[in-house]
Amino acid sequence: MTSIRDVAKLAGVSPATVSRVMNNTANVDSVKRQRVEQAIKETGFKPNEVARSLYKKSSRIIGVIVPNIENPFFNELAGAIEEECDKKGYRLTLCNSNNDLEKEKRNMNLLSRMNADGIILMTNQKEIKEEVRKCQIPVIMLDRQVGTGSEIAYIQSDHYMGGRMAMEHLLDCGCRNIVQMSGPNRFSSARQRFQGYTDVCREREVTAVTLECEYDYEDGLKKAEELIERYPDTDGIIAANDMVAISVYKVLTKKGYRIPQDIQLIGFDNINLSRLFTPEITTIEQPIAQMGQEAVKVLTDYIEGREIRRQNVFPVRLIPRETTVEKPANK
Amino acid sequence: MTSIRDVAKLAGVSPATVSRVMNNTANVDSVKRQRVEQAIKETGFKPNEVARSLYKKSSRIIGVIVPNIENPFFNELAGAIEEECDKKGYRLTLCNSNNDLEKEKRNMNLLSRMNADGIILMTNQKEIKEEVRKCQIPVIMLDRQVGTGSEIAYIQSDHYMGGRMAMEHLLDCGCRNIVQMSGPNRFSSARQRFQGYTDVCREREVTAVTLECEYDYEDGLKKAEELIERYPDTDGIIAANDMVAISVYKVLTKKGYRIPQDIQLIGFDNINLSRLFTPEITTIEQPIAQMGQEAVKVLTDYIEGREIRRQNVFPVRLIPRETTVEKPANK
DNA sequence: CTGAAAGCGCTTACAG
DNA sequence: CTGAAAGCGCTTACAG
Repeated sequence: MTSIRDVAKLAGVSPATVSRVMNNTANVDSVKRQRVEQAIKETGFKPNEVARSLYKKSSRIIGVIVPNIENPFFNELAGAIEEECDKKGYRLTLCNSNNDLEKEKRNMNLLSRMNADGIILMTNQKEIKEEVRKCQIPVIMLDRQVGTGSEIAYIQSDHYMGGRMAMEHLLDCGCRNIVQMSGPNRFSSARQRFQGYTDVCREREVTAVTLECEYDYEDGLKKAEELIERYPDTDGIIAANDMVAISVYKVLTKKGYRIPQDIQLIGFDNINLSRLFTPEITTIEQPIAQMGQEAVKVLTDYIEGREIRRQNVFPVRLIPRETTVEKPANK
Repeated sequence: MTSIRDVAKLAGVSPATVSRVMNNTANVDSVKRQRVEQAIKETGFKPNEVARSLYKKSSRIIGVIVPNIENPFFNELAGAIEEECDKKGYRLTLCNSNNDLEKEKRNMNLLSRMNADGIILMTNQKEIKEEVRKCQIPVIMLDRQVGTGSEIAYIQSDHYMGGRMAMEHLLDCGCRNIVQMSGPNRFSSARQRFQGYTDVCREREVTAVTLECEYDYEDGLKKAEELIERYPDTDGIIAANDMVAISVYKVLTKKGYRIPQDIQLIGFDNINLSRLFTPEITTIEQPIAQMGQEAVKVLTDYIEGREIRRQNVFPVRLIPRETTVEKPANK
């Protein structure tokens, strides 16, 4: 491994000068500059980032902690984050917390000990609040919020409106026996959507029927079975998210129900897959790409000492597709 | 940020002793040890990983470069890798190359400058060979191979057999007009599967019909349209992978074909989604979890100076499901 | 067992 | 414009 000293020796200058040439951090006599550039080329010298980062106390690394590395929603989010980081000259270290509080803490710890410049956290556990406070580097929350959000900045979509819109849409489609598969109550997103859903129930004077379900397809399969057994005359289902909608579709189809003729179905997220699935799934869109982008923007503003908005809520949107059918009469 | 000096001062010992206590790297008088432990607790001291890694020239970080961060196959692979890294006490930095050679090189560069201990590379471009040779840290290939594999160690599944099995299965299902959607020719996986497919064609004396298709659903949609237009009497399709199978299903269904009655369909990979899809997709399974695990095992053996096997090929397996129907007569 | 010293490979005041 | 020096925060020979 060739170091800055080797380059300096070869070029007949001091390491300081090599550094200045590399980083363009001061004027350097053009003859020496050329000698240095030549020496760099000859030796194939690549500056050691670790040494630089030790001195600078910054690594230009952003840590991203996702609850589940195999969940398409988080992958699409991570994709958007990665793209934006790249544009801004940051690197990304992706950590998987597996929905495990201990692992989340461990990851935050490691990240800050690695001189990461900031962390984008997608979590659920309110116990993390303490950890975030103790963390010496900027942390923001994405997709979920902890507490009121007045302390830790967050980016998320308008889950409350999403909950409302999903329910209103099914009502507009003529459904009378609607079951909401709520996300886990420990997630703010699920609580907010649930709130939206029940508010509509109250306004429209229909009884709220809910079944809690994890945001993944395994549990979706299980809860769909349970749902149809407990509520056999269901004619509309609000799935916890698109993956769960896919599970529901599978279970119902197996049991001989037709969608949307017998039971209408709406998801949440608008992951790419929801459009690719057959039939295409009606869903509530979260602006995933924008949210990821904004997360990086807010975090880098934070890192670089600029003012940031603490509460960033993005509007959601109904994407009517093939698993629901709007009644013209109801319009 | 409290440093090792602060702890040392508080405990009334030298920084060296603190280091020895933390790392359990030498015997320390038990009274001093206790004082140090106490001081660490009081100050909440967390050792700086960057400093440690500068001295040790190792960060216990493994870099993983995936061609597409949003592709479920790579995500499942990354999930398996992450789990195994975690067990072995390594951390993982996930990089997205976006199928871009320049970005791949840049990522390899950054990783080695960050003192990463090794790299798991999922790439395609043979031009990367040069870069791997120049890279000062261990690199292995996963899912794909470059060159003959005698130079760069690789882990992959038996694509050739997979190509054979897919074709043999469709023939056993009674298909007569089979089209193979081959993956991009620049990928070793695609070339090997194609070879398996054509070998079966030759043996069974049927004409090979192929259409090249990227490994993603966007192109799958496009190529499925093209396929059915060019070969309207197709009765069996070997999709490039499961995502493409999903695209094909969508396009054919839209056009009124029934699967498997009119056209049978087989995918590749056995990503989770293939089972969750309705109908469940017949596919060739790659042992994703095992491959990810083995990649970490081989890489860490390499890093830690143990002997490694350069060619690691995992067997594939036919998973018959609902998009194909085996003819009993043909058995 | 333990401390002072040197060193990992950079960067940046500081002097000149 | 440029070099010698100090320092980023650790770890580990080296001496004692």
